[in-house]
Amino acid sequence: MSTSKGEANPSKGSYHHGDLREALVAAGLSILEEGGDPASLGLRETARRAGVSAMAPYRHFPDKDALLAAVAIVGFERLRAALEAADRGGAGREALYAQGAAYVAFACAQPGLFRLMFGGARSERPQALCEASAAAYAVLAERVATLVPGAAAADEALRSWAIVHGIAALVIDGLLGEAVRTDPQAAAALASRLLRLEPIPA
Amino acid sequence: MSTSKGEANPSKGSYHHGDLREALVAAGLSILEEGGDPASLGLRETARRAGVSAMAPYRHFPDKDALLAAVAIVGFERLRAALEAADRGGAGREALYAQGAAYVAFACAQPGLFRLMFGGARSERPQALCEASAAAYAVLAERVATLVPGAAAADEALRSWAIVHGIAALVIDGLLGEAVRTDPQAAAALASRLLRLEPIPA
DNA sequence: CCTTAGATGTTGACACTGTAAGCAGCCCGC
DNA sequence: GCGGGCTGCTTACAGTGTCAACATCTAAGG
Repeated sequence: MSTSKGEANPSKGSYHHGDLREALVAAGLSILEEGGDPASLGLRETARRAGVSAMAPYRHFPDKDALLAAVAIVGFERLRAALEAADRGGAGREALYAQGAAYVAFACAQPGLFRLMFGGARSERPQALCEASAAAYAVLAERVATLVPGAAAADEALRSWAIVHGIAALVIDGLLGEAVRTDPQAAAALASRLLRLEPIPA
Repeated sequence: MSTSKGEANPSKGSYHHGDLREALVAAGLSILEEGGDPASLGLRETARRAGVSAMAPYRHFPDKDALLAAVAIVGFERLRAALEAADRGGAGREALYAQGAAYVAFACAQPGLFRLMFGGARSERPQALCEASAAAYAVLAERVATLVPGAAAADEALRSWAIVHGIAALVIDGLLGEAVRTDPQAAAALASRLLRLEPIPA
């Protein structure tokens, strides 16, 4: 029963912000969208963009990591929506390839958010964040489950995840060159191509 | 007397501290080894561990990013050495699988260094860093080139890189659970298994 | 030998960050 | 009406990266 109180009260007074928690998350997202580095997402900067003082966020989040986690959760929800939309665009294996392309395109279009979503190492990942990432992964895993029988599905899904996640990481970190880094379509095409690739012949 | 200690670099003798530049890189490595977060690798902290003042590193590096890049280059050299050692341990495809296992084991054993090596987004990757990472990748690419004919080798090598890099990233970021994260052998076994995996049947 | 120019390391300061304490305005149930 | 409890603000402190000016030591030249 957290903070689901007054949903929207635009013309609130000057002192109390209508829904500061959501405004802070939105501000964090906007910061990440223009600067591809999670390090530029600071607590003070976020508060500044939301129009409140530096200490205001502490009324809604215990610390900076919690705010970052809330932003990351929104990112995972967006990723899940993107994967679902891509999945609906194809049938059979094509749906899986479309998911892979969407995964990499998402990372390429919003590298800062993508890095924040993964790239933890700050204490432990909160449970809500784990659930959000698991929900996004479930979209891919369920599609794989319709393509491979039984026990092999889990490893196959993990392999697909590793491929698209690896490509996404390498692309946004510049290891594959600048051309593909700034072009989500090219990155997506690359991911789709590698997913289709035959394994090394014996 | 000659002031050079064998390096081809001119005017790189050791004056006051001996060889502060190398000491700083070593200090940075030691910091990364005990705390898995590149954010804990600070310029002041590194200087403190090297026994010099906070401004001393600026005589050897233009800014913090340059120091971090120097540490990352050492990381890539170590990674390349690990891949080469693993490659010598097997023949044919087994050598490739061994390289993949070594790649993930490296990331799992030194997550902080691994995150620093990749995870750029700080301005542009210096050329020396690009060369170091390319040299490490070349070890894997050359092995793949001996297994796959001609034009397909490049994509196949990239796919293998994406798999092991994706697994490494997911493991050290905790997406695959704590058990595999703190156990380099388990993570390496996972990578090797996924590399062997057959593709999705038609 | 002494001198001197330059490389190397230090101190102080500034702007920034995250966060702990304590104060002030606003809303709601009594 | 009014007090309690959210909510947001101000202040302060320790930490960071970096600029400027200063101190020190080394290596070369006379």
